[in-house]
Amino acid sequence: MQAVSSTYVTTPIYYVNAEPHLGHAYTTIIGDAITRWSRLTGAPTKFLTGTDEHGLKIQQAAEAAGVSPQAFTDDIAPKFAAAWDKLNIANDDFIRTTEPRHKVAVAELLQRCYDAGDIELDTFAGKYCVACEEYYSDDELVSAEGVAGEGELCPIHQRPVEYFEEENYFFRLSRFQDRLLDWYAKHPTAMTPEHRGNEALGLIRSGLRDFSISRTSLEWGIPLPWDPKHVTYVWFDALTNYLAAVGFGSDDQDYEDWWPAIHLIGKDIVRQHCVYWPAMLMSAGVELPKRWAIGGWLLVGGEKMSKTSGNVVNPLDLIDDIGLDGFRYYVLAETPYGSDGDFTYEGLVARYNSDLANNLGNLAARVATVVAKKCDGVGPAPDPDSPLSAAAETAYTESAAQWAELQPSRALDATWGLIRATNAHLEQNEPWKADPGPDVDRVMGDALEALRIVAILSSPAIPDTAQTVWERIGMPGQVADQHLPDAVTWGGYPGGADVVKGDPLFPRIKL
RNA sequence: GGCGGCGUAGCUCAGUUGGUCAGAGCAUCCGGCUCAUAAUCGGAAGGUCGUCGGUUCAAGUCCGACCGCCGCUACCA
Repeated sequence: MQAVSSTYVTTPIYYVNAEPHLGHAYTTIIGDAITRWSRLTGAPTKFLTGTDEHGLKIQQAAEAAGVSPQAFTDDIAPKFAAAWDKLNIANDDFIRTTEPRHKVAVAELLQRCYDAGDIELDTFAGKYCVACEEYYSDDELVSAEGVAGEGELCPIHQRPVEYFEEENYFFRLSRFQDRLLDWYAKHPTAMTPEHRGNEALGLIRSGLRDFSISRTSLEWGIPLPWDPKHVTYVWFDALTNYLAAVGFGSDDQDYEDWWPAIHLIGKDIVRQHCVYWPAMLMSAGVELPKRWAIGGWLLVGGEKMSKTSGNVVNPLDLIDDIGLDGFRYYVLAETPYGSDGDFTYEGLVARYNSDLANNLGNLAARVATVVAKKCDGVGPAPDPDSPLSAAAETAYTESAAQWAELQPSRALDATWGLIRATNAHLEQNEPWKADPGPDVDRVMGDALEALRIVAILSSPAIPDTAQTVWERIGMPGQVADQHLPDAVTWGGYPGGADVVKGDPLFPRIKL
């Protein structure tokens, strides 16, 4: 017998220089839904998110706030954890890069790459703004008129930059071009969607330069094991969280159980995740990730969310307006994963009203009412030969395929196909016109069975509502504990259970 | 400049290797129903599949050119 392969899903770890916003929530909800689907399939599943807490910007922000970096991050990191709690994110772990286990893993990865000869001391030269404590490239420097790429002034301070040389350790990324291309050639579906993957391949083909991995000027970070004057930053620090959370360097069994991961990332960090990271892993002799799912931005009103444009959306505010599952569903259903989405309040309400209130919510309500009137409130068993069984089969098959492709919006569309078919089935049979009896029972049993299957298939997106539907039609236990594909085989609704109507699942919202 | 992508019904998008591929959802209009959250069901309308050429018995589906839009172009989640 072959061991069931496990699923290990990660989000990027979020930099704690800002509080959680819609963009963070977007990726995290997608990861959560994918994870919940994986659990339904019976695969051992682990979902990781966390916070990135080192680096100069945190150090500076902490100084500005008059607190230590540790105290600063101790204040913000829990806000992320709390936000995910409110969004019903079922992450199994939450890693902070300031934790000991993370530092152990970073040291291990660094040492392995160093021992492999892929980290070497070299000179980093560049133009440095003392005020920013940052290096700038020629493209970034501005002229006195503020034109980028034509001057020698810091873009932020408008002050002359200085030419600095610094001893840095470099990771010899340039050695990995062919190996990366070979690997991706053998794993053509590793990056999804394809056009995003092509961008990464383009980056690799255009040539790879070594990158520096340490600074001596930085204090808030993890020192190099063999040369503690140097502190590593960004790449070897942040990326390594994915390994740290499964015991890399400390717990071999945990590591064996979960690695390699499926990484959910944003389109802005493709280079780091799809080029740097696999090269670092190759150097260290670590198996490469199973997959990278590259998402787009969730824009707000067509524009990138930013503090300066004042359009930052707090996801927790939306929950108050539209409900937790309403918000989750919108995020998952509205935008094909990989494309940029556009968040608008109008779109949120339109999606909510049509799919959740009118289709699913109303279906549950009308079924409960007819069962109450025609079946004494007791749910009958479905017809084994119901025409709806084909729709249920299709809904499962297609949504399973789309979840496997990491396409929640398409998976949900397939699931909603069963809801539409069930509404149509009721219209065709008009049980509310018939006298109680076997014919009515058959139709209502079919509808209840469809609702049972819908509850299972939709549970990764709207876990609370799915459980409510599950209970109202009289099913015992937790919908999340069901196992595919057996649980969605037509005929699973036992009949004989009390059906409860309850309040509307999704009250219509008027703009 | 270089590399890559996109342009299909009002809107958002599906359309494997060319031959029921001209589709779905939403929106609109008409009709039915009244169990249901003025929900639902049926039907209709709506696109020369960016433009112009080419290959082919046959092209959104391949090739070329052009127009328009966009992404990436290196140490910044």
